[in-house]
Amino acid sequence: MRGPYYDRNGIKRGAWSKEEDERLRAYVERYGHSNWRQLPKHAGLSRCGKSCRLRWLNYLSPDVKHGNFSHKEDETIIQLHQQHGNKWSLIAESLPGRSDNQIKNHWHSHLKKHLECNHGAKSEFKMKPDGACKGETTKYFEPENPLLGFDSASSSNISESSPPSYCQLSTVAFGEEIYGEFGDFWTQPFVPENTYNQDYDYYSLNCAADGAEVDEYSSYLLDNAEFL
DNA sequence: AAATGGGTCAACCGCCGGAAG
DNA sequence: GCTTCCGGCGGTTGACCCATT
Repeated sequence: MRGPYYDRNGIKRGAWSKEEDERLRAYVERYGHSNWRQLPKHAGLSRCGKSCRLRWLNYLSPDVKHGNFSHKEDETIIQLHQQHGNKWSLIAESLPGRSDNQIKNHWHSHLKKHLECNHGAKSEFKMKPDGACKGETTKYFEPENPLLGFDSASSSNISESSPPSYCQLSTVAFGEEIYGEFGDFWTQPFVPENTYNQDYDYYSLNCAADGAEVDEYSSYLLDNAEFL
């Protein structure tokens, strides 16, 4: 979080103080927020309207749920991200009490990391030398791990902002196939080197060839997403 | 014990689209 | 049709925290 400071226009920026929070909360609860631009002036805050709006929507609003995301929420986010990509506001509509910012942060700091780290093609570049995601223990594997099922060149074309492809989802499924009886998906080590999995190969091939088949498999995965 | 590096998340930035004049 | 205003959105930043070295 940025420390508080004043910009050249005398507008305060950075972290909100307790007093500012109280002022904003009191004002919005009493008068509402029909005009964010004018609100700080009337509420006696040296903030810009946007900053007030953000603070209210992401933190102060009584509708905002604080605390950890539940597994159910994680599941919902992953499923909706699969459908809509980085449409955080759209995803937030399905998660009462969670702001788009919260969901976005949660995705980047938790969910994406786990998906990539355990199974994604891009994960090879995020692994520590011992092969573990930070804080986890796994075996090292080579960048061109044959288990990934498709080459690094194509995987690198996956844009950060573009919706994940079915191929990416199938890499999530990969762990499921390999660790059919494992307990916790999130904490399972990555696949050991030189392990070949026919099922994965089958589905990775069908990523490009048969969308319907992959759709069906995606549904299966989501229905069986006990690892979440 | 100190230094370092990575993760987290609140907050900012820039852009876009809709409404109003 | 244009300009301006405003709210909303998604990407990015940066300070803090904590684990590791």
